[in-house]
Amino acid sequence: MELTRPVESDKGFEKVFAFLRERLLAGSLKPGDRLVSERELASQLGVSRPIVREALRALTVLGIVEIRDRIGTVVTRPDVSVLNDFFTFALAQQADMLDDVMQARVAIECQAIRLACARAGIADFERLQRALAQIEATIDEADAGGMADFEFHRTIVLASHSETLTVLHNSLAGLLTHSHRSRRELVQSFPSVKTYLVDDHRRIFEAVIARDPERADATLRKHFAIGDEYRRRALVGETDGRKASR
Amino acid sequence: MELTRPVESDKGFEKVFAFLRERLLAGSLKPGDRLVSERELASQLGVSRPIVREALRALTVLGIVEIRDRIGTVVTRPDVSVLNDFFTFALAQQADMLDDVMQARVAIECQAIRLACARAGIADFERLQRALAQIEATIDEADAGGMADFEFHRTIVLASHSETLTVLHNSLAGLLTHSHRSRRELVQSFPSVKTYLVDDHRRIFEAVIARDPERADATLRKHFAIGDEYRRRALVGETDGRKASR
DNA sequence: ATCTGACCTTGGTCAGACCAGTAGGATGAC
DNA sequence: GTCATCCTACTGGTCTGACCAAGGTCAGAT
Repeated sequence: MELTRPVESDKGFEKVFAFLRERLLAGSLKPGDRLVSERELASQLGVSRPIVREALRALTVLGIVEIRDRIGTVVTRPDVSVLNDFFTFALAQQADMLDDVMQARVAIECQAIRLACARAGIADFERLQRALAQIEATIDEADAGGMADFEFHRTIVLASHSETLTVLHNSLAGLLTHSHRSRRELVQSFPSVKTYLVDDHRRIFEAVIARDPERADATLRKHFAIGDEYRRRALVGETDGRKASR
Repeated sequence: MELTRPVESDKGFEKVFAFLRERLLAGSLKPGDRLVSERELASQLGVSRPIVREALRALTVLGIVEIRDRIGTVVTRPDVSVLNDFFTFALAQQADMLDDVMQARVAIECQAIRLACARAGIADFERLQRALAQIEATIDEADAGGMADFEFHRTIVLASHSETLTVLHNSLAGLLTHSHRSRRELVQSFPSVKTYLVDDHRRIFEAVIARDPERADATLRKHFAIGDEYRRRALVGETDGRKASR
């Protein structure tokens, strides 16, 4: 004759997870805090320890907490690598998503470069300049050149001084690095690609230096578009100065 | 004199997680597949069932698999809600990040609207038009108006037909909904805000219809900028036609 | 005052058990 | 022979209680 479900709307795992979620979101559990032991948590919530462990493990893979052996469970600053994990899984099962992810990267970078024009400091400019020099220096190397390219774009995002944009860009770029190498090899067949790479990045750099958001955005978009164009032409077998004769 | 660690490099949870991760990434486990029962998995890997459950639960919160009660565990298409969870946690602990998240939202939407100009179909246009009508109809209501506003922007992103952009926008927008309401109340004191809201969205709509990416992007950015401006003026106590006299 | 070691607590794991439904085969009725 | 029904094996969901190894703490010895 008693209530089948007294107060608890969620059972077991959901209960514990919701409990911790609430504390985390409300701010009563802050990064650095060490939460109570698994046994105590289990007893407080009226569930068994394995269930508590499930919830803690779930928070761990989400990068919210860290379980330290024989020490306890502590709240951490949300980590980026979670997104990386997620996207890795997501991409593994939908390879056709690459172009789509690229669109998101373009979105992030174009916004970042606008912010960078307003917020970048001397240190950012210097770092950008070094990245640009590195691109020129490694123009003939596939691997090093790709890394230099990546570093340049990453520096732009860093110069936006936006944590969120940086996090997102890191996650997205991480996914794209795999395809980056093959892309670079693809366009190596075009001699003109080298001047394109150097000149484009230089123009982007100059636009940021000039603190001209519109020009920077437009130049960056054009840069991406030209890269796409090269890849498209490579796919149909063209090389510089000669149309594919299919 | 015996091996402390026979062959297994990872213990317990890591072992199971790595095992499943490998299968997932290699593609031998594809979405829709039902994996073996927890008991069998435990026995195969030489671990206990609670450990297996930890690993499965971890994959669940990552949106990789779905545990169906009394049915089994099946591999799912990577789900969006994971990002939502993550961002929610991440933001909860760094409230000052709101403006920063807004920048990311602008980034996503501006890229989305460009794609929308190229990819949107009649159905998208119709939905946009309905959203626009809803904005006009609910212009005097705080809650309904906010929802209509949100719906309009969401429709734009949907019209981009980009899964990644949609996912990111959903996550980011979810975070911003909390602050959305207060923002809307803040600007209610400006009578001119109503015409701004309606006219701006209409201009955005028209730019998409015209399939003009540049104009759409610019108009959307302006829309966001004006919103910021209103909030800035509200903060210093101004109202329409009267400068704050502090 | 310092050092040392026992003890308590922590996470890490396991084994076995029970419940509640589901799926599919066995069984019975038509 | 076909169909509806029932039963059993199996699934996830959870609990209990236990053991291990190692970090922290603090009392007692030096």
